[in-house]
Amino acid sequence: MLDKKYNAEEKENKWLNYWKENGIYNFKPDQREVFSIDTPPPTVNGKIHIGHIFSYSQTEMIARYKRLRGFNIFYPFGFDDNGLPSERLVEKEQGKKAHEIGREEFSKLCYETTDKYEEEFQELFSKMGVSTDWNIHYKTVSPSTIKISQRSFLDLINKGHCYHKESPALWCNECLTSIAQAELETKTIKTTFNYVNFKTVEDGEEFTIATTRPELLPAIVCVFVNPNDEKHNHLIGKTAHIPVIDVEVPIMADEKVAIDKGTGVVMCCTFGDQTDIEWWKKYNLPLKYIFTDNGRIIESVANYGGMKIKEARKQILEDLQAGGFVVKIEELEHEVQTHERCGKEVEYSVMKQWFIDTMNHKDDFIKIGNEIKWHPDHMHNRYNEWVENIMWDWCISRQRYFGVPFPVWYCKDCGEPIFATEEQLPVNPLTDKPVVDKCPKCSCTEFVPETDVMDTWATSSVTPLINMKYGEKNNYESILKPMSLRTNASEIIRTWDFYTIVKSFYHFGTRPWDNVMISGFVMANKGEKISKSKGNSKVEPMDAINQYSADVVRYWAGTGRLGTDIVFSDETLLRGKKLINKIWNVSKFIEMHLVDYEDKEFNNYEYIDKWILGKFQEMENGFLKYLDEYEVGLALNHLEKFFWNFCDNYIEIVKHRLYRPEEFGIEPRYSGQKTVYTILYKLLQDFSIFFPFITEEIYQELYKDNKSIHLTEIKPLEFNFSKEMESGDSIIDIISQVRGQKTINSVSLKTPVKDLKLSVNKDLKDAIESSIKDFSATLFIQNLEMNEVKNDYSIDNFELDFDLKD
RNA sequence: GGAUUCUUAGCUCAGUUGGUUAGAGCACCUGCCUUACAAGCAGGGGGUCACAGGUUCGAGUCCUGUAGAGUCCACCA
Repeated sequence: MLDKKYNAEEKENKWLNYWKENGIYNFKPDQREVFSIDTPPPTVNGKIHIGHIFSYSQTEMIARYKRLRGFNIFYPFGFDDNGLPSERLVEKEQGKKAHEIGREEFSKLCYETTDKYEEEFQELFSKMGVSTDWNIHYKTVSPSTIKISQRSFLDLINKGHCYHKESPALWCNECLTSIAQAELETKTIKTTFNYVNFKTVEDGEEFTIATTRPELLPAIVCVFVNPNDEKHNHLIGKTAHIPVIDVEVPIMADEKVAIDKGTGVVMCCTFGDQTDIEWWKKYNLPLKYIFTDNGRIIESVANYGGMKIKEARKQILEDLQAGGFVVKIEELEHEVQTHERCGKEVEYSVMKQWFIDTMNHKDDFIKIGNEIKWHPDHMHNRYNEWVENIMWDWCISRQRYFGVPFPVWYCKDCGEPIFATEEQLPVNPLTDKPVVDKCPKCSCTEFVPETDVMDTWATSSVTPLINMKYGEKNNYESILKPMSLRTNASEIIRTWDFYTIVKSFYHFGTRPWDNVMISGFVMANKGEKISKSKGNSKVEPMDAINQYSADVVRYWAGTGRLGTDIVFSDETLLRGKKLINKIWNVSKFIEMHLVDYEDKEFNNYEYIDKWILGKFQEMENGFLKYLDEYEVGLALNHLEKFFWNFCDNYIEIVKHRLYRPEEFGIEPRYSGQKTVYTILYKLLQDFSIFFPFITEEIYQELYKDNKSIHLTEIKPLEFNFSKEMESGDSIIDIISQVRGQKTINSVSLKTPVKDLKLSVNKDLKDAIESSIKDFSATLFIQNLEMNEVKNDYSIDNFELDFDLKD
């Protein structure tokens, strides 16, 4: 028997253990078709927030749905524990920088710390009812992952898509590493726009340059004006004298200079921004790199050497002012590019780095993108936009410690890279040696290991490869190429989705998945994104689970449209709580009336039973259609609507028949039993996608025809009750009107109706006559008269039996 | 500046391919302790579907424009 009250905490723990002990979600290849899900390995940087719960739940629901449709679900969980996020977490916890701790010790701390958090993550996701097979979960720094990641790198090297080159790259002097374009975040900052006077060497003519970065004056290699700028084009070909720094540089022409921006005269440095790099390449300008890798001016710069960038900015500006070179200083708010991991402004650096070619195959990436179904469809645009606007090859070198090592050494003499062999993988060049004993190019016998590690995205972009055990024996390549579904939030389309496509294209020439499902964000308030810096997340996932139960939190996560942002709302949680409570109560009611029930073939359904069976069938078809489009929220909404109709209308009608077989007959009662038995079973299946716990509890108590409701299969009904469905709706409408009359008269709904006269059309008259006992019992009608009219229907007379009230 | 989504009841949101009087929950008001459920049931009030045009027999739904908001990207000398 179901308990009087549902104890969520107790039952949820019970079923978690049961699922685990019985391996309900374990993956084993068999004859069934595989549905595979490439779910994001969460970054192990300390906290799972409510946004994770939201998007992971939506993915999870798809896993459950596909399982119920007979697919063999391959749904491994992973943790993205390598790279900068983990390092920053450790640095924060230790209160020390990585280089202060030492490479080896620091790596150890990283492993320990990520292990600790992964346990917490796993517990939280388990508690949410994530139906993953924890036996096949992966980490992005385990030996097997490192092996696959290095194998991927070597394959790209062999195919010529990956190269080592000295080139300007984005540099973070907080994290002391190069970074990729995708890791940039634009931020608005306040600064000053400084108008500085320069002079031509030839005739001493003054002209003004506006700059936000006077500290770059020592790095100026030339000055540009637009050849069409009538005010300034006479300067072209002359020489500019840089004030304070006392250096002379040429004045050159380039049409990229905007005449109306600033003063129309631009200083070009190596490197202040992207345009500087372009000009540097285009005009073969000299390199005057003046920053150290930790954000200071290099010692060789007179007067300012050794200063931090911002100190130098202030000092140079003061010196310019003192020399009378500053015309004016304007307050300015503008956007700067910062590193998303630390929020610090990025600079540019020149060093040898490993790059993956992303610029030469844009068309192919677009083509692959077109082969994938994006849900919702418009997210495809974001992908295309990004690919079209890429300006850099993908720099995958990071001058850090905790990550996948490059399987590379360099010849000490000639610098020739020596790659590890397949047999050596996984390899750590710092402790391992190359198999060759001399450089194939210059025969030198000494090698220098690569100390850089790979960018975290370089590894997370191979999750499909990790899943299919790329290049290993007994791999899953045949069943996971491509995978069925990738899911993630919209913010990482440009990174995770894009890079995964890049890798898949280079390795196999094919798409990595058939479908991509993009979830929205959880907003703190309407129009306000949850951000760590603001600390505006209003709820901790664990608190929400403890307060409301995992099923209820899942309800919240399962509402709303795919790809649409959602606000965390107590109202929605309350609504879920009520729904779950209702499922419990109606199940209790149905259980009560099934004690003597035996399931057998039966076709002689009562009219109103046909109505609800037909309605269910219609609802479920729509429900399944939504889910096939990955619209979990719309599916839930649709199901919920039916469910309340089922409870408030159908159950209220059928209960009389279930209670009083002596009055209604054994067979009509059986018809009702069979109907509630059938519909509840299917409702539980449908709801189990969203509420895996409570539905399991009820299923195990009432049905138990399998080890778990989650291993059953949804088989749509195949009735043809369209006539009953239409007239049944009219009957419900009349019932509703009569109830309304009772309420208006302030009497209880069981107050008898002495006399009811209806005008109804032929179909409805037949329908009511076919269900006359149910109809009269539901409304407590003593005397009913029906007058047949052409169309429509109305209540002509309504009389209550007040004597019988109470 | 480019792309994209959104604007529906006081609040949070639904509204399949255009089809009669626009829906739900919360809040508010009224009635009902009815043998599953008062965390319930029955009912009620409340909307120029952002605004302006257009297509159509018919527009919340399609098209164009305007305003506002979110997100992504770019610019940032």
